[in-house]
Amino acid sequence: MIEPHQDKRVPILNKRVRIKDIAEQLGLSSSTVSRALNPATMSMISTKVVAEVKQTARKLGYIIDVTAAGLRRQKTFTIGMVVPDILNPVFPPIIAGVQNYLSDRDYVTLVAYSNNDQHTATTEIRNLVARKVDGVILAGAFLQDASVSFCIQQNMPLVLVNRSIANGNLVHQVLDDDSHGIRLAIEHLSELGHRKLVHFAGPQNILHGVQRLQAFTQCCNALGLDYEIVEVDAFSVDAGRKGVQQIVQRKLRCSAIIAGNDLIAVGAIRALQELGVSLPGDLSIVGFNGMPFSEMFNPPLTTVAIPHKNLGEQAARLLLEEIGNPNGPKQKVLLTPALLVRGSATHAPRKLCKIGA
Amino acid sequence: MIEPHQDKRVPILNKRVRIKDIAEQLGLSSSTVSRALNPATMSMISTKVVAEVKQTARKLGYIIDVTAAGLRRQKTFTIGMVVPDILNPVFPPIIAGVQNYLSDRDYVTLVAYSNNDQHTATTEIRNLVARKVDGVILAGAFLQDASVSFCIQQNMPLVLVNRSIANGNLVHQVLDDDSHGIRLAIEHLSELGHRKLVHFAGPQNILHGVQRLQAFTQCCNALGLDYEIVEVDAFSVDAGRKGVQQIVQRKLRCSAIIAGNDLIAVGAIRALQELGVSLPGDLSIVGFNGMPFSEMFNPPLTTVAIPHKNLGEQAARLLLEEIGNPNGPKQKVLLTPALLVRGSATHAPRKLCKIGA
DNA sequence: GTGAAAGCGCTAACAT
DNA sequence: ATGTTAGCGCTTTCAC
Repeated sequence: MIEPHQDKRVPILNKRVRIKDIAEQLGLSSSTVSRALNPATMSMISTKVVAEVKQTARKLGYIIDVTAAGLRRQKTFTIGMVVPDILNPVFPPIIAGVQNYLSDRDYVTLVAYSNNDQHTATTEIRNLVARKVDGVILAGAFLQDASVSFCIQQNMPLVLVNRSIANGNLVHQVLDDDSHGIRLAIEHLSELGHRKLVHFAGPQNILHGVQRLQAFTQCCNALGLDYEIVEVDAFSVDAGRKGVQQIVQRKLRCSAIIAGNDLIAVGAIRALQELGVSLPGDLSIVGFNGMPFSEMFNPPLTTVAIPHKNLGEQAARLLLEEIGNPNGPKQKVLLTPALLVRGSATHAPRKLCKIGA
Repeated sequence: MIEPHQDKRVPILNKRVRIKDIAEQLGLSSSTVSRALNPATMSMISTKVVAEVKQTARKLGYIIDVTAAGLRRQKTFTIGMVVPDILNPVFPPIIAGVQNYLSDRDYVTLVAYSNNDQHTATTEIRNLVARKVDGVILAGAFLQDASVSFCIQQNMPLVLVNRSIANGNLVHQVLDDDSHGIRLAIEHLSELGHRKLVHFAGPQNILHGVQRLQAFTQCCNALGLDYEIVEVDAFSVDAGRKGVQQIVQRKLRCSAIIAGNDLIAVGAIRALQELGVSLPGDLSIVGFNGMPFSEMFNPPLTTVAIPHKNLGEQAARLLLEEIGNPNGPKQKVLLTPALLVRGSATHAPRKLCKIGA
């Protein structure tokens, strides 16, 4: 038999099933169906009807339109998260922590990337507001941060995670204890006999930068250690390379470097090895963050590990608290880092290493 | 002067500004304001009014409610992306590519994580459908994949990236050329004098697993190389360790291993080094993916790099095409990998390495 | 326990 | 070029 109308293929009119469709099929009103489908209101409806509605909903393949519900309820069960850079390995675990926590509670997370730029961050937050997110988690605040002010001004529930602003009292904060982390690193180096340390200090417009630097100087002073500061312009591999250039140019001598973070450490390690410095024989180096696979490095990176996933979970928890009770006190959660003793820091050599030509 | 009413702080009633507010302030209708604000329709409105509207909108701090607009237009300018695991380093660059491409075109990306589980993936896709996303990008399809069928049945524009299903003709696909990648690896090893290779083959319910395995056997046969297959149960570090256990148990001999991916390679390297095998002196190893920082490893990982970010960009491009023209032909984009020659593969040793006790 | 009706904020026919 | 009106799909008074 010849197929008739072969080219008149009707496109499947996939109009989505709505509450109204279920109601009509069952001879009920939309309200009843809505109530039957919503766990919070289904107790108002007879169990028999609830069962019927659920069954028909399943049969018809009903999927709620959350945007419509959100429009009516003025709550979307969506939260927004702004992250400076997804390629920086510290952020994926933070995101994972947030999402884990929230998805268990039927929230969805909208993640936006700010490319380490405040202006972009504000734009992204506007995008999130436009999508009526119920709250925002910001993972990359600067000490002075317009996007934070914007959230506050918008009355948008906000939690700062990982980094905070200069005066964080007005917002929830979930941070690692940078001072403690730096102290662990310095004490470790001190025990290994190091007496002259260099800190590759990250950008001073970011809390990590100032906190780690401040802890470094304080702790060195407290232990009577000699030190120098090398300021670098980013928490990046490239910045680490540039830090080594500075060491060379300034003819700095030391037996150990504490990098502002692991990425800086990576850049420093590469640059140093290219200069023929033997690590850790000539020079010890300690990173910060405990980035994944850094135990595979050559040498395996000794670094201060931050519980990033937990950071994310705590941030999500605080945000839901804030959404539930916007006038509660703002909290500051401090998570404790731990030193991962591996191979990149060892006993101080007899003589301070001379770096470069 | 004493502050009056200090504790009677009135909470800022932050009712959001709507189009109606702008309209009333200007004595216009909502439609006019809506049209003036929308680039696609502002040509219908006098430039003078457009300017006034824009200025007032800015003054009042108007931010569009995209959910309301979406409800009306049946288009949300949101796309959904499902990723198996954010902690696997291949996915962040894919996500970055997607987001880069889409955010330039005023789309927002909702990323969900499936935890490498099909059932979770389908649940997450339902969540995305409930949020009325305009399309879906799936980065972790299985050969047989219920979530893909679900999308097709829902008439949801869909692009598969990174992994595909067994019969991918019905959907857009953006993949790397695994055969080519494997061939590069094997030719490299062959040139280094290796004659007996082992492949740590990833799960055979995932396209990468079968494609890489198939290419491996074909290519070894074509070059007259001896080989063995070690099947591992995941693309993970732990699976790599287990692969080495298999080698030991099965008393396999070889001079080089091609790992199903870099994570497997990492696990293998660790296990081998713990067994006292010298890499690459006793045994060469090649990874797959070109994961970040693998050049820092000890030894630096020789691996087949995939342009993951580009993968993401292409997927996003295809998805927007599909959304614009749902009845166009389904495309398959194949991106070419490149061998990163580093230190983990070197000349074959005289004698095949005996691994383990 | 259930239904009718209104409305969330927006856009798009259909006027004029 | 601008206004009027209806309606996207849902929830929620308010009725009964």
